[in-house]
Amino acid sequence: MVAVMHSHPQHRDVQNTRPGRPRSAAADRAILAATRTALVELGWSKLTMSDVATRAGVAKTTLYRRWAGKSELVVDAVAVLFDELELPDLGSLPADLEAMVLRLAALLDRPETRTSMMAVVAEATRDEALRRRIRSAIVDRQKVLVLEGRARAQERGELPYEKDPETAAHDADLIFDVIAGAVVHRTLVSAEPVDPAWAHRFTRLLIGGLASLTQRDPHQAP
Amino acid sequence: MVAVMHSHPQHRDVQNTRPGRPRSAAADRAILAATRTALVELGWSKLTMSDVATRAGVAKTTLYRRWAGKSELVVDAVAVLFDELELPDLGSLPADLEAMVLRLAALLDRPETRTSMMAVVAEATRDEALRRRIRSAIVDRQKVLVLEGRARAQERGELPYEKDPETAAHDADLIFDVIAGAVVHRTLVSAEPVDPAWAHRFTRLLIGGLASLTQRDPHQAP
Amino acid sequence: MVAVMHSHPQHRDVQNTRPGRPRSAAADRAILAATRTALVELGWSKLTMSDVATRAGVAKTTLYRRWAGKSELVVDAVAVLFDELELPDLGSLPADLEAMVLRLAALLDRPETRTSMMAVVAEATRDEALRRRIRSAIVDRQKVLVLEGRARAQERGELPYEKDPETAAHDADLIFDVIAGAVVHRTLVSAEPVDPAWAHRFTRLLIGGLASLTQRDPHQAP
Amino acid sequence: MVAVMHSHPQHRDVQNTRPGRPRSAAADRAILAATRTALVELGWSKLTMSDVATRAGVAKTTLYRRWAGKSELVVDAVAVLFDELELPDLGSLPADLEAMVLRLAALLDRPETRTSMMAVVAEATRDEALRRRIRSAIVDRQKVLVLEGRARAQERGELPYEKDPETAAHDADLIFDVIAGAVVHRTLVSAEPVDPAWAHRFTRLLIGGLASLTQRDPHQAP
DNA sequence: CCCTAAACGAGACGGTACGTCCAGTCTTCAC
DNA sequence: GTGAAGACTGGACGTACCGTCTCGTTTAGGG
Repeated sequence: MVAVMHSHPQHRDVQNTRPGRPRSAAADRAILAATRTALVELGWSKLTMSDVATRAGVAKTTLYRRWAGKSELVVDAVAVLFDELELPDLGSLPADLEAMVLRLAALLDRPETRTSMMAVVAEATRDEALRRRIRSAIVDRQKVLVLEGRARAQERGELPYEKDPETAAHDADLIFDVIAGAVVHRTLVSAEPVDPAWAHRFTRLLIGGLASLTQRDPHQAP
Repeated sequence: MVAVMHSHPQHRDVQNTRPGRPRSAAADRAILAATRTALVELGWSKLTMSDVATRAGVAKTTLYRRWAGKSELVVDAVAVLFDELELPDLGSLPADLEAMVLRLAALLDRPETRTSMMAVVAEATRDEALRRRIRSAIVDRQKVLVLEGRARAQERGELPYEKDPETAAHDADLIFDVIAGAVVHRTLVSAEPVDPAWAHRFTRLLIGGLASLTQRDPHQAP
Repeated sequence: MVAVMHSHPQHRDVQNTRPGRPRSAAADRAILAATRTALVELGWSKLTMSDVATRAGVAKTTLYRRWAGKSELVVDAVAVLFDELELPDLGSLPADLEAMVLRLAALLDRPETRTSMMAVVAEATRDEALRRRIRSAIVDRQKVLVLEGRARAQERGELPYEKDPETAAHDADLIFDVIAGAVVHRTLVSAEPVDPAWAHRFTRLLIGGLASLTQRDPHQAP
Repeated sequence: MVAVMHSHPQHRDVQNTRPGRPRSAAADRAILAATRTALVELGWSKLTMSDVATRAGVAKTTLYRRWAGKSELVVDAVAVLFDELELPDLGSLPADLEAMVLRLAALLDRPETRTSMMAVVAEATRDEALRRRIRSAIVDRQKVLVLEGRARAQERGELPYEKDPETAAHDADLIFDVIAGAVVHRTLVSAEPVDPAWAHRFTRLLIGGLASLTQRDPHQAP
């Protein structure tokens, strides 16, 4: 993950020829790790910049030199967790989907993820820049998995190739929102576990719906 | 909406004979209204108790006498908005579902709702009491709509009567998480509009999936 | 001591025929006692009306019905302590004076007195009504002792009779300020004990000065 | 005036090499000046830390970083006023003493002094640290004047040299309490003016007493 | 091998909100 | 109409962080 950092010269020379003391990469790592630890212990609302600085053995100024505020810092700290999400290949679409759902649920069950996800999203409702940051750091990372999964299922012949590229894109978005939404809502709002039984029923529902989506719309004229 | 308030005797005598000056009901109304206004203007994180008190024309102490903190206050203030959610009756399950999805999306599109929902849920990840409050004030209120919708569809013959009551309950939960999750995710995370076209595709997906759910599970033995 | 109380009808009928429930004299006593106890425990600045009310088993309203505020209450509560000050009769002016000094010092050494005296006086620097209350309740009570002491010494022939009544009054004031001032300053400002040795030296100083006061002023003509 | 400040390292290195931003000396001056102004306008009990901060154009935190509370702040603010007390030299002990009394009275008559002195002393009855602060900042400053005055009178031959150094110290304390006590009591408790006539009578009393103090104690054996 | 310029730690700065406490008033019921 | 109880407005309290600032001190190239 390479987040674009606050007040960083956007594009450095290929050879970093900026004068002066370079920024400490160790500090970056220490700060992000400290942020995750603090998130688990304190939760979003009680996490403070000062506290993170202390934990990371770093001055507050160093934080502010790199991130504009708490939200930005937390997004970067959490984003790396989503790197581990990978599409499993178990040979069939339902099996892959079910495994994917369980992996996503496991990720959302980790304290640092569950605590920060909703809070960051909430902050983003009033902050377009933050929304973009979340999208590039987290959401898009998940969305490609949907596209990969569909491509693989089409190769296997489990799904037809959609002719209209626009419809294809819309459907991918729809399916992404359904999967991620259902798992997030189950985990964080309903606060009930995504166990294999639930994942199985959900997969059946989704596979069945997917099939009917590819048929001609019965509500619309022939 | 009847919120359980901070430090209130849970059930008073039928004749309220507590000594001392009774609490002002007008203050309650003013505070909740002020909270909603402030939410719209400032968003969750910049909303302060002091500001709410000032807007409501009430002393800060009066707020703290009734709510333990910002989260509790906001849950109560927002909960009332969910009262307006009602199940439409358009004659068919797909039509009803589509309308319902649009209504829910419209509600989540209102600034006070979108701003506060996620934030409150985020707070709740670390607070069991708050989680209960949200569940009773908001989540359960929506869940009954799913049950009503299913019952009506069964009366119409659009859905079969499930024999096993446990499976019935689980499926209702599943469907609730899928609907609410998809709409919430689309609205707040993907940050794209739930327009009639999206609602229509989503409804087709869900109705199709619903049908396959009621069939015998092809993955399990005959 | 019967202080004139806040909002009391100044003069009641000989037969108390006021309508309604009469005030509880027990409450008065309890309040003043509670005030003294609280003063010892908490000191002036941390003593609160609410706390006194609780200790006295009385509602806050009852306090405010009788005293206008903290200062007034404390003056009344402390004034009674000064009732015990009496002029000793040991047969000679120096002996009486020395004993008097030690008694006054002992009174000022009691926690409730030392804590409240200065505080009340401090409040009074900005409040004429309070100043009158202190004067009548405390200061004048001490000043008569000076007058009594002089009269007795004159009867004994230890002091001459001053011809000019105005000079007599001024000198009594002067001597009062010197005695009370020295003891108060030693006790509360210098914060050192008024022990018999100090009292003895002070008495010698004062008696000697008194003698020179009654002589003709060497600074003034013939 | 050198006040010992809250949480200050008592003695820094000769070269101030403490890390971090140094404290603003200008802030100190502004705060103490604002405190004196506020004292005059509002009096001790209505003076608030917030108000002082606002007047000084300084944040409340800056006050609390330097002084532990209202009492400490006021002591330092007032202490500087006592710097102006100087021993006059008019050629004779009675003249010097009379002038000194009038100067002290004039100082105690200034609103900021009269309002705060007693209140601070009252607070100090329950606070040893505050008592020490008052002593070093105010009381000792006055006591040296007594010692200076005595030394000068001895040089002039107006007073004998005391043989026993302990007796000398005790007598200085006694005289200090008598002078300061009488003036303070007259000014603040009796609330009557220290005019030249009073100062003259008081001086006569004290000079006379002083003379008798240096004689052999008639009460004690030869 | 120093020079230069930025990054660093430390911590004070002006602010804002916190949640608590108390003042003094008002409202209700019981006696 | 007094008394107890307790909710009310209002405002200061002292604390905690915020994000900025001003220091003196590293620390790495580049000359």
